[in-house]
Amino acid sequence: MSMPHPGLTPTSYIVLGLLRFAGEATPYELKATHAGSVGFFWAVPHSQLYAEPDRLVARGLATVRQEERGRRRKHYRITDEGVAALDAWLAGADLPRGELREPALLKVFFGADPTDVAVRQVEAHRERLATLTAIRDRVRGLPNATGPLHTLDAGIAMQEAWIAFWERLAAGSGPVEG
Amino acid sequence: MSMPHPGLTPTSYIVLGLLRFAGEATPYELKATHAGSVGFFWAVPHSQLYAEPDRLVARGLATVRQEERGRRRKHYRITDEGVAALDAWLAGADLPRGELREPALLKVFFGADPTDVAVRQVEAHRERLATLTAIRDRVRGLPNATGPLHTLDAGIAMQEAWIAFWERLAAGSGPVEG
DNA sequence: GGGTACATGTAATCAGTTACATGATTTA
DNA sequence: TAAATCATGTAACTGATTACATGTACCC
Repeated sequence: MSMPHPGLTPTSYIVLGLLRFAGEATPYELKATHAGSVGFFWAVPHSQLYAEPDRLVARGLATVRQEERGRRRKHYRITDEGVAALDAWLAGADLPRGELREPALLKVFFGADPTDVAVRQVEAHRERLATLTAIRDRVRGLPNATGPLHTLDAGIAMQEAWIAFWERLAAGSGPVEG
Repeated sequence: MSMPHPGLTPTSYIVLGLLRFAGEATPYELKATHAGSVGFFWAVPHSQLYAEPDRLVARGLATVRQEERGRRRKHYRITDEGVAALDAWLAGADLPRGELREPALLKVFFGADPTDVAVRQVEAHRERLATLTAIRDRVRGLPNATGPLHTLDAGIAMQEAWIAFWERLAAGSGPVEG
């Protein structure tokens, strides 16, 4: 009857999720995995990938095993409690509102030259789109990757929406209307 | 020859921008203004709207005037230095990558039932869309609101893109494409 | 064998979050 | 006049950001 685990942040669930996927991982491996997957839409600084696993251990949601000699790296592993916490979160009803956090928009809001910003945004989003598309083509076909695939689709859809938006803005035309 | 001001966060610029717009404002007024404008795409907790102005004062980018009696409220005003910092940022070339920060996506990524999530996201985004559309219709016509208007258009475009995405996902069909 | 890049962390600072607390107004 | 809500802040805690620091492997 897994109790809810208060105080777990998105970062916590990201690490739990990566640990479950990896079986066992060092922070550096988490960093690499994250960078090639979730990192595309949810940044986590690498220092957090060292700090968070220890927090999880303190809560009993993971365990550590430290190498005795050499680099004395720490290998983390998710516990059954950890899996339960992750599953409870996944199945849970709460879905906090997402946020945009787009600095370019902030600038436009406060009066930056829209055309100038827009032109550069179009280019940036085009690059992004190319990257994501390439990745999707590689991921497609892999089994058990439907979650990540959906996410990639979302990312691609968003890039396309942004490109359309900034292009309209760069062209100086108003909204299409309604 | 305004030097760059290191250590200013997006929150700093939001407060500077709101102060310039308002002429003079108490944190509570900042809170209200923020909630009805930038707040739609960039959240700032109210405690930061009390803390940040003092940081700006410490840097010489704003001034305070505290009431002598009664509530002893603090009224803030942007300084010329503050205006310069804001303008430098607005004109500056750096545009950090935006982020999605969408908890729903995170859940789907890590294996939550996509249909379940999608159905609820569609509803949430529809509400959001209605809100933004209503606001845009009010803002349209106001003079000197082109920055905010563009922002609203962006928000609306994003909501529509999300709705389309989640609807496809809820319908269980793959991406359109090939 | 010296440099460069990758790997692996720790420490200090600071912003952000949450919670609490009280004063003023409105309304029932 | 009691209750509820709005206004106005402060305090404590903790996560996130930045910077630093060192170890190991590779390559020229």
